[in-house]
Amino acid sequence: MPCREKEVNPVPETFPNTPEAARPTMIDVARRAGVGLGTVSRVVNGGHGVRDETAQRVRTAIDQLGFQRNEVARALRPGKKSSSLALVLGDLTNPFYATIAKASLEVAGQSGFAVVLGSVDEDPEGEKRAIRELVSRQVAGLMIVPDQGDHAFLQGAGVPVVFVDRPATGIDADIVMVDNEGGGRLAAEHLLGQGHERIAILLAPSYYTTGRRLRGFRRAHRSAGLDVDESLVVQLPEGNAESAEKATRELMLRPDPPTAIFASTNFLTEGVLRALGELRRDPAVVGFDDFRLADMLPTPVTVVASDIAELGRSAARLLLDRAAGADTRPPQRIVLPCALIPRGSGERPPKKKR
Amino acid sequence: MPCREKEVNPVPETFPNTPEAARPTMIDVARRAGVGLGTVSRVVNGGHGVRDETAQRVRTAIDQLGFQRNEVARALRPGKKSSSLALVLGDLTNPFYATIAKASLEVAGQSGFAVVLGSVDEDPEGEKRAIRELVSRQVAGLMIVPDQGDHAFLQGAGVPVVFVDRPATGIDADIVMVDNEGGGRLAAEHLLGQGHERIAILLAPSYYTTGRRLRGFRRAHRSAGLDVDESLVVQLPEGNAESAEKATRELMLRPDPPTAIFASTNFLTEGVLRALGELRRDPAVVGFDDFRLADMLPTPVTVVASDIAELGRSAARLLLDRAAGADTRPPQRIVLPCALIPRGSGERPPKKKR
DNA sequence: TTCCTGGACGGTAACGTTTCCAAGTTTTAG
DNA sequence: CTAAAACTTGGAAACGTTACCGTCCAGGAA
Repeated sequence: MPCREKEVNPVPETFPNTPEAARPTMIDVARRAGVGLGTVSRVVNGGHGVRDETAQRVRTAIDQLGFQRNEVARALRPGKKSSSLALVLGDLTNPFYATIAKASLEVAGQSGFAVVLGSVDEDPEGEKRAIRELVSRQVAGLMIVPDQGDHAFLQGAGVPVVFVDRPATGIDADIVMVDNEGGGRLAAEHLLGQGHERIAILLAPSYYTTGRRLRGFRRAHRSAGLDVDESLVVQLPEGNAESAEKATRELMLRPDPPTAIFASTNFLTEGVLRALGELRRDPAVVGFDDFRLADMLPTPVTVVASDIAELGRSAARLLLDRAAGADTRPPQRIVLPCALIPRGSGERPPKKKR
Repeated sequence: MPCREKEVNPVPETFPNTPEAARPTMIDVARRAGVGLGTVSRVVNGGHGVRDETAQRVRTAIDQLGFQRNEVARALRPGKKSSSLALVLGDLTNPFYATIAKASLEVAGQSGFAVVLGSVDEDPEGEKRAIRELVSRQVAGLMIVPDQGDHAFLQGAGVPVVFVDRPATGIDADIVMVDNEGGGRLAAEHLLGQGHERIAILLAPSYYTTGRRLRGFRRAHRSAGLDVDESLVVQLPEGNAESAEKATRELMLRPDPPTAIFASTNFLTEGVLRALGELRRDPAVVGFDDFRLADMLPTPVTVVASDIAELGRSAARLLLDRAAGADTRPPQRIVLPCALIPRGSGERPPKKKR
């Protein structure tokens, strides 16, 4: 039997049975080290203006007591914000948002910042409430994937704000997003380049990004000297797969179905593929945003992709700089490029109508 | 000029353009409403023991000033914890974790609680540090998807803890998880029932869940009167798809390959399918945990699934009750059931060897 | 020596809230 | 009508930290 050696854990031993373990405060540390409160604070905050010997005594006391600074009390002091950022977004289940969350979390963590997530329903009112709650927690900054609706109420919040993925109206703040228009153009150009002339576009009701992608789509058509058939521009009532599935079915059952489909969102792409699978039809398909397993589907899916993680990282970095006052430039607008990844579904030639 | 005597807050020296808008405090509200500070506090906290008329005056002042309680100052009072829960987990990019996060976020939000995410690298030391940081933020409770390693240091933290998905050693706390053993048994029974006798199992290095799933796998074999071929029990060095892909390739290129594979994790399942696709082999496959698009792959994937969202919800609910002191039962152990969802990949009969 | 300079340190006042206590006011009971 | 009880209300202390303002001491300059 492997007699595991004892844990190498000279942890400050708290008593097992005390649920209310009073955590030691700076005062306890000061008493233990035989110094004043101010000195402890100075040591904890980098130790300027403290003699090495004294600082060492304080550090010893800190270790012995297992002291850890109470961030709440610290944040109470005027001027000091808590060392947390807030992240307000929709559906964490959507890999797109999850990626943003993960990336910003990493960057924030490296600077010792925690990230508070706001639970957001779909409605703008819920978003507003969530934001207010986060602000009341004295977060040092807000990262918001904004819903439609006016965000002017953020203007006087006294907290730096960075919008992610899409800008908000009513306030001029930093924004980090992808080149939606370029992506839309890329997708359309790719399909047009294969000879497709009847291309449908499915749009989720997320006004800004949707609009830009559509604009790029139109531009590509114009450059190619073609008109967009407005009946192939489908505004979906919801942004989920089911909605796209239904719309695709209707599209393909028309007497003049499109020969290609551009799904402007990862969930929409899924819906499109689902419908096509059932209908046994195979128009060309290009999706916006890459997704897991896209390359493993019966026909690997061609997508317009961008570095979503970088979206989150940039946002967090920018926000941290703003919060620290290290960045006083006027509101920035960071736009990340898109690239088309051909995998098969987007390279199917148009079927001759007759 | 109205020689108002020094108001504490006649818009301090903030310049019009400064983002530093001083938010009103309870003192401002009290002055405005012509009442005492205590009265404002009482109104804000539900308004017991305050005359209706007075309360109304206070509420009016609150609205006029746009006052909002400073949660940080509130949390400073002894006994009061901040109204945030902490959630410590690994990779938000994994839909499994994302689902937990989303669900717990919803439940917490309904009770006015925010959720602070700890950024967690892979190492136990990072986890420990993240937890300490969160505790220093005075969160009301911790939800942890624990890494291996001792968690005894949480014993004296003075905060209720709920472990999610797997228990931790060194501390007796609430735990919410799925029936790993049952799930493992289910998968194996399903495959054995089809006549498979050489079933490989791929295990990610997450000791607890992995161990239980393997145990169920073994039990099913024993019940069927079969021995597990230990060379088909593959402990992967990492829990990602690449690792599983490599292992699968090696398995299938053996002279005596398995006729079925049980992938004990969603990412592993992906790796397995990837390898099989390239090798053009089609043993039966069952995965643990459902995943998006599982039903749309060339061969729809049979999985053992459970209600992951409920995992997150239960954890949050339990933690909220503990934090409120509403639940003083001994540590609970909530186990959610698993079910097998046949989709095709798990229903392939064994190929006759020769 | 004396004076000054400057670094090291101790003490204390905030920060915005909750909670307790005392004081004031109304209602109820006798 | 009076006394007690119940309810309102104002004020102040405390939570743990940081920032500021002194004091003290060493050491250099005069």
